[in-house]
Amino acid sequence: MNKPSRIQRENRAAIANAAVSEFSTRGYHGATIDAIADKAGMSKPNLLYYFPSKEAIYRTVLEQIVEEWLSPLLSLDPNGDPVEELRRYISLKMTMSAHRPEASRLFASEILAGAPILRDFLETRLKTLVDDKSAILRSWIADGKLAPVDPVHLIFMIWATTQHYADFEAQIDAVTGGASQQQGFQEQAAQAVLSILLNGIKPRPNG
Amino acid sequence: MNKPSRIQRENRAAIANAAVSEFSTRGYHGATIDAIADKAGMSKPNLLYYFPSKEAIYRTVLEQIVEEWLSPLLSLDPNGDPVEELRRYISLKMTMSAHRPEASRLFASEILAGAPILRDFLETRLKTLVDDKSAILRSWIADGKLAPVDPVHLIFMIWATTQHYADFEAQIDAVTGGASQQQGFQEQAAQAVLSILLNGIKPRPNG
DNA sequence: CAAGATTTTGACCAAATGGTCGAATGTCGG
DNA sequence: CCGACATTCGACCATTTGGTCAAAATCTTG
Repeated sequence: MNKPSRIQRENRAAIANAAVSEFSTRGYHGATIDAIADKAGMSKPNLLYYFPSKEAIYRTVLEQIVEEWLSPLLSLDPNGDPVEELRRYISLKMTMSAHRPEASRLFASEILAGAPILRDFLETRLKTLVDDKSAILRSWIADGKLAPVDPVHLIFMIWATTQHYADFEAQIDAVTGGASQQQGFQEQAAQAVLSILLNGIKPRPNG
Repeated sequence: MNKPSRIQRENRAAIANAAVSEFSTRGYHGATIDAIADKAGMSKPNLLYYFPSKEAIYRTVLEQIVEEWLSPLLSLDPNGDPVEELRRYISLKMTMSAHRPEASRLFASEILAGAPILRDFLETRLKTLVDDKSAILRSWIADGKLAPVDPVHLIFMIWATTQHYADFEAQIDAVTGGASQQQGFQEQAAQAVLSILLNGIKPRPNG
């Protein structure tokens, strides 16, 4: 496994991209190795020269996505201004949703299926991270800088609302008549989400 | 097609239930007719005596779910108190999520895949409904009874947050250490969601 | 350029799966 | 209890698909 060659890097990347696209729209079982190989511009046996099995491809791309997913929450700064920190976090997640909708949908599809592959990751690394960040939110609430609300549910709500724009794109497109493709929609969505969530958690003067 | 017999009613219902369960956890392609038949307590040829094909089963259960999904939004009353109406709507959706998580996940899985079967429904009936209800929300905003926020995005946020508890149950379970199964979790979640969303849309005195 | 290593692929296999068919079994009104 | 109709199912088929293999093509490097 020393020093992957240029060809190896390129082909693995091409396969990973194709796999995200196929898995996210057809689901694990609906995606075929043939289709992934086609989209990656190579034959099936050639693809299987780079990955030992379909499941290995799936695991690999899921792991990449999950690392990407983790980073924004990691950077929530306990010393920053609470509302500003959350604004930044929510904005970042909205951007990611808009930028890599297929990755978001692939992750969603794994969770929908009961997280057979990611369960361990969710129970360990993600749980720890959520516990940590919840503590920060709790301290902000104790300081009266946020409205009193269960921090874990706040995090869930942020995930739900931001990822919704990627995961339910088909529905959003249908209902808005395709607006989500147009310039400005993304900003408008971010604006609305930020407005409601931030207003929802700003401490209310009258208790 | 006159008067389905008792056996027909029972078997069709058993098949529909089994199908929701299988399709929601394995996805369309991952679900097999054999597994659905097993779960419904009959042989595969017998199941195919009641439905002509796998896709027909899928369409049938999707249609049932979609009808169920529509009703809460339909009942949003333009003459009610805005915040109370939204509280009722959100509560109803939270209850549905908790009560029929598999149905929610099956719907989600269809949308994730790009809504190949439901696209037409989304573009017609659902779009019309959302347009109608958006108008109501807009009038409430014009009367200063809600904070100024794009009504369509508000509706999306309500869908996102409420359905998240069904669709991402696996993740929520993992992160909370299985709390979502425990008594009271559901109420706690509803409480948090209502608090943030309602505070987020109540008109702010200072503009 | 030669030789070894790497990459690519056509042909093939076994298992899974959607669906069919005809015969057997069960149901029910008269 | 009979006959007609509804229901059930074992055996079977064709296709799809994940994966293998040996040989061919290509690349790398001394």
